[in-house]
Amino acid sequence: MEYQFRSIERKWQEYWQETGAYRVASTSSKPKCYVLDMFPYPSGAGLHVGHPLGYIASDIYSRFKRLQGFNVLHPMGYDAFGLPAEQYAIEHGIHPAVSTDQNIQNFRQQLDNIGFCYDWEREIRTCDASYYKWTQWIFLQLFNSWYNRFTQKAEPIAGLVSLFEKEGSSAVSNPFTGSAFTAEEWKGFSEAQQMDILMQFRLAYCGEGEVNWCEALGTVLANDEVVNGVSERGGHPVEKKKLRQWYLRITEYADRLERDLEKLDWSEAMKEMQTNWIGKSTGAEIDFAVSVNGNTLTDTFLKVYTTRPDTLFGVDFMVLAPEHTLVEQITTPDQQLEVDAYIQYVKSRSERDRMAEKTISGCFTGGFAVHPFTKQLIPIWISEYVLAGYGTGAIMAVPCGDERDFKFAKHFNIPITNIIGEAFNGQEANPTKDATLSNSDFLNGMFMRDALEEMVRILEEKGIGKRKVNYRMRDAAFSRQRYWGEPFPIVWKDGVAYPLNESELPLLLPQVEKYSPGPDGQGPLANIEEWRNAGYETNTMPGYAGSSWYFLRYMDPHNEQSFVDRKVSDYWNQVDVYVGGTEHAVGHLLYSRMWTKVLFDLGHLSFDEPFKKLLNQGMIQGSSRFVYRKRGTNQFLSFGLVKNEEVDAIRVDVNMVDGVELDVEAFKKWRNGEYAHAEILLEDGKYICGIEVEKMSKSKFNTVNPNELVEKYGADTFRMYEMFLGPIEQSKPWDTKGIEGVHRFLKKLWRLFYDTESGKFLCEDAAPTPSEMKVLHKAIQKITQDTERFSFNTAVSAFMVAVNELTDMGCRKKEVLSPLLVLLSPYAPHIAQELWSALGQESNVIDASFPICDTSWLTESEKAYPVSVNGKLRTTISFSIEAELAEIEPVILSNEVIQKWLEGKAPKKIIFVKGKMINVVI
RNA sequence: GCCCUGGUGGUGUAAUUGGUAGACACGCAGGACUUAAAAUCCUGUGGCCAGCAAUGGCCGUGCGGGUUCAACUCCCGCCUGGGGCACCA
Repeated sequence: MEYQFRSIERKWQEYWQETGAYRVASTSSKPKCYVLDMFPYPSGAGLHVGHPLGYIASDIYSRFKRLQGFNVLHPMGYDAFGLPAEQYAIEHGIHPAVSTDQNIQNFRQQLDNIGFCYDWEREIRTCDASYYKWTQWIFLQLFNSWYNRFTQKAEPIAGLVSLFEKEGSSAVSNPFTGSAFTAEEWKGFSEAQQMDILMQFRLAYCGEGEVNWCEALGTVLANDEVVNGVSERGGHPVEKKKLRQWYLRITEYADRLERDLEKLDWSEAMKEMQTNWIGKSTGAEIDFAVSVNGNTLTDTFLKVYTTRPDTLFGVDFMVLAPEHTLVEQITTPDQQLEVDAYIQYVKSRSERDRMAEKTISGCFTGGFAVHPFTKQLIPIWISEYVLAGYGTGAIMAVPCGDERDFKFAKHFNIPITNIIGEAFNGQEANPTKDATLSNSDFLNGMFMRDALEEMVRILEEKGIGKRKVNYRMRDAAFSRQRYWGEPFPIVWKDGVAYPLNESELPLLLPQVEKYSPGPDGQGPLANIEEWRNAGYETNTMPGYAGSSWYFLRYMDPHNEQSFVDRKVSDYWNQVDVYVGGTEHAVGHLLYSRMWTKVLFDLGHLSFDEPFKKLLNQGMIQGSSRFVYRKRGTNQFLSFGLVKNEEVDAIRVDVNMVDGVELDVEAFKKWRNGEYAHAEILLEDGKYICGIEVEKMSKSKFNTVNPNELVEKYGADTFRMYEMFLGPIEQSKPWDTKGIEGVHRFLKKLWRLFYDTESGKFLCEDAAPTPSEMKVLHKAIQKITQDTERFSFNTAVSAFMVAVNELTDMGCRKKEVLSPLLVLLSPYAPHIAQELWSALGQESNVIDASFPICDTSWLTESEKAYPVSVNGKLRTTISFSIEAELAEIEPVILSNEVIQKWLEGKAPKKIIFVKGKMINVVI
């Protein structure tokens, strides 16, 4: 009987489904383990072989932990709100809910094919009202909270109101615009005034934000829809437009988000990316007086942020962001035209272009800043390299120490002051902190690192500036002018945003007639009269809303009273292993961390970090195949024939290519016979294709559908092959060649149990030999270790080694083969189950216990020592494992080979590492 | 420009703390079984040199140095592939 993977896999998948083998209890006396994949966006293209890489890894780990006695939560669901479905709706008139549902069904079928152990009763979809009800609920938590800087945590906004009622604005240290007020004044404010002030504290708040507005398309565009200042579609001009937007006050959490990285078992690279994104820096804010046309302005200062207050005497000019509010005030009449033109230019540029720009541009305003110590006048410029959103939107430029400032000065012929003597060569800036200051008044002769502290002290003493911690991270924009997202549980009355009551949730997403944008850059919801009339917010939440907390919902997915029962979340706690790609390094992972911290602060959770360990799977790239058509002909040249010919390289479907050899017949039938009449020139009777590694994508014809491989080789082979490809964290191009090797391994395993000719079951009860036990326990040891450290590729090799050795020994002993099946079941669950049941086991193999290595089978009495002379291996000699140098030395020195290399000399010394090696040094 | 990663046979890769480089596979070559094929099995397979052969020698983990009895592994400098961030003051 051959290994019939198709019928085996179908049979057991049905059995597991019927018996609810993967159902997980939300409470248990067992220790818990929560293993999670980043849930997918169900795109219309379906899964390709890159997607399941992480899913297989997490599935293996989940099964492994379950066998080891853990209660394992391993769920799956869909990040189902998103732009593509809406775009599809606009183009085809199909409701996003319908297309999303179809896509999910397709995904589910593909996932099921691979035999994952998900508990599908816990499936969630972010677009289900029963789910987004709680997304809205969490939004209300954010809206109804503020970050208390004294207690360093989120607190209910009601507490802030009572603080204001008792002590006025002096009760808090959070910044807000407008003047300070007393408790009495607060009570006297109108409701609208109070709500206005509170809005400046809420963790979810409404503000003005700039968006990419395309007048011609009548819509807001994402950054990557804008190319060189025009829309990608149609090439229409794009302008920045101020729109009312919702934000999350994530900046209040910047410090905790950075600090708590320390608690996480994430790769250093990942932590570093988050740290860089948060971008904490320390420095000073300095106030400069402003002088226009010889008059010093009395009530206005130019506030700059600098990390290098020690270089204050090296300032040669100031640069403001073109949007800076002071620009209008300080521009002199003779500079007005130039400034206006420059501002207009900057306005036409997307933020992305502006940041990518390498050529220097800028414009003098005519205004001057006054140096706080020397009282010299410093020209004030504007330039797009200074961003309004960072720091104060203004910098003091020190060309001798900052490369960008240096280039700017050179470009506009601004004289450069040297404050670091010989450390500055006049050719390029030197950003050192290890130089001695000169030309720096009272700092002269001081070491820069010391001057830094000294300057801050003096600035604070004189009231010119103050120490300041700054973050690169900005508050997260939390609204989209789209339809297919969560509606905000907000009602507007007379320009004031009021939250809905919890009892009014969920606020259902209404049906719309047309998916076109609403008026004035509003979303499609603004086209619905009843919606507008009810005063509902017309924006919807962004894609990351639902994904910022979904890992909590899996714990308790059907709870109608709460987003997750506290007892249940206490039990499941953090995600123990979170598997996903690095592309979410800053977005999703940062927002999830923030939401978790907010829910923790408000007492809804007992932990403040969502993902304890993060495993990043590498990207599976596509390996594209090319054919070469001689230019202007219908002749296709095999790769080796191209040489110096003028050819057009054309991508062909990788599924028609075996390695590099094109299936010419399939090619001729491809794309409805587009190439049916092609003249194919072969080399050695074959057509050889060219190769290029690039991103896996449908449009490049380099995607491979897992379904096809499962059909051809079975899910078990597919699972093991994906793991065998290499380290899980490494990116690599997909190559189907090689899957045969894994398939052969499973067939070989099968033949340990069955005679494929006669179909006879061969297993026997006889007691295993020590060498058979050694093979088994060696495998147990290696595979346990490798699975625990996510080294799945080496674990697969270990299986191969074990099966090869047992085959050579002709081992058919149940006592050996049975534990081997349990060991294998996380990797190849179907074949393991089939053979397990053939051994007469009634139970599911997933309910077995993971075998434990008995090292007594592994002990060796002898060791074949490698013997080197001067570090070069010359021979191997066996010694007892207990042997010490004294007893080894004479044997080595009398050894023929070693004597030859000694050439009669006595060795200087002999290095002996017990159990490892011997080195004779001459 | 900055940050992160990687570079080992024809290919994917292995070598967990510095201790026999190339495990395990793919591919390739030769052979067995077969009328033939598939499947399966066996042998060989880093390069160069010597030898009929067993075998032996030299070189070899991107490049150049260094530390060490010993380096894929540690240190310094460079080259290069991939990914990310981007005038962040």
